[in-house]
Amino acid sequence: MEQQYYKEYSKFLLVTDCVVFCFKDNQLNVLLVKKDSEPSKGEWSLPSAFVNENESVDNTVQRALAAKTGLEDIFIEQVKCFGDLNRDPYARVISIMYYALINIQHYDEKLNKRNDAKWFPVKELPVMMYDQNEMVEEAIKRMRYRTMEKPVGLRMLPPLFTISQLHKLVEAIEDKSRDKRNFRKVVEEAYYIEKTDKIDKSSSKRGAALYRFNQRLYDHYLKHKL
Amino acid sequence: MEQQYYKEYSKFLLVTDCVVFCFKDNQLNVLLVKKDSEPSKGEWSLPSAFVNENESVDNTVQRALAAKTGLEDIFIEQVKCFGDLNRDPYARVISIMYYALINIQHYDEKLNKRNDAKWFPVKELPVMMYDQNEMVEEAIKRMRYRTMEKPVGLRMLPPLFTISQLHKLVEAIEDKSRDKRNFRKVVEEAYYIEKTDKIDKSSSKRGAALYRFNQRLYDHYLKHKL
DNA sequence: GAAATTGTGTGTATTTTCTACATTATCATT
DNA sequence: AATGATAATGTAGAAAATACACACAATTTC
Repeated sequence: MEQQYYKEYSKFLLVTDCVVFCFKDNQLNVLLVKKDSEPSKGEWSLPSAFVNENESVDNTVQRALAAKTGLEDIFIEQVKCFGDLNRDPYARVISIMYYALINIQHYDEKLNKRNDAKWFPVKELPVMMYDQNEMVEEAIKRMRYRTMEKPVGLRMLPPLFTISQLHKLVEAIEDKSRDKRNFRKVVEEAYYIEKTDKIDKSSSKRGAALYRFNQRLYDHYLKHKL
Repeated sequence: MEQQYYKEYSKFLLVTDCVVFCFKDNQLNVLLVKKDSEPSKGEWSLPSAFVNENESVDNTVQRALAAKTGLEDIFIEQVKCFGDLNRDPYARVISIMYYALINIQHYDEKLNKRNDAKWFPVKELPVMMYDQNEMVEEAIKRMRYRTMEKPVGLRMLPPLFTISQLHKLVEAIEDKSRDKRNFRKVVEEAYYIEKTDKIDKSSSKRGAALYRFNQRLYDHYLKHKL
């Protein structure tokens, strides 16, 4: 793009950092990768990428995630921009931080070796470089708020899920326990979660009913603000 | 700063845009200024500034606000970064958007002429350039959420305020009316808002009790999570 | 094939929070 | 002394959130 205006102003390096969440072993987990270039080579880090000239910032995140997870069109939400002077001790770099939600079943565990990646339970994160631990804190807060407001948390479950699975997911996100019967009541009243006639036999002898998210019912609800 | 790493990556122009709110005539108002340079000279715009080499992004906002309001250390919160490719049709500019809360009594109305500035009720905003109307929408949402979570909205009131003033402020923020008696109950139960023995006579013959925010009580509460 | 095991599935009573609602009080002005 | 204007006050009903214990269905074990 030819630049006609703004010639007198400074320009900055921009990176995106992304806190990728999944639900695994009844816990929230975050994907970290070992940095493969200097500085801080070999340290655990959030997946990140420098913004390129001709891509949107959102696209930078998707590009970084595709590289590390093999997945495209992941659900992402921007959390905030970290713009302090010395947050990166090596250069002035402004970071735009996102979180992402993925279904662990879509992730190929073989990538862990290939990319030097690893899922860490959010309660067992290592100390990371710069302000990345703070980033995870912020991401958790935002993700918690968003999942309480909209059913985006379901992206961490398979398309068909049992109430127990959902129950444990919500407990992990909120970091507190909920009464089983009251939780079930809430789900049954949620117009947009529908019971299927399928049964999951993997986690119990009796078998548990499988439910699914109905996007159409949800959209209809949003329009009519009921 | 000498740059040793990251030499191969692109750099970007960064601006901050800020939605400055005050409470005036029982409505939320937003401060707009007429752009004094090309492009779009003469159009109403959010107060904005390009980020300088040696300042934090937060500082850029404070600098822009000081220039337009004469005030320092204003309460600000970052909302989000707008990083789409063509959001500014003249150049690739990434914007980091904030909102700010000020007490209108601290604003010198003479600045309106000097800076080509004007307070617009949020319901009567002009069409602004680029994505600035969207920015205001986002700022309102975030500010609404934040004021319901923390007593930051009080920054739009004088240090001593009546329950009626607070009531009207909350109605303006939430954009819906609240029952007077129920509202009063909520305020009286708010540990951190204390009644003073002072009386405001300006808005009624009878006079209304003045209240104030007690930071110590609020901090104490936060620590003990009561 | 009877018994044990394990996660699934169900209803009610209590508490807490939210909402709706109308009149009197106080002071200043006329 | 009467009028006008905003401030101040309590209660009852509705709705939402919480606490709580046992039977069910299928599999596995003996």
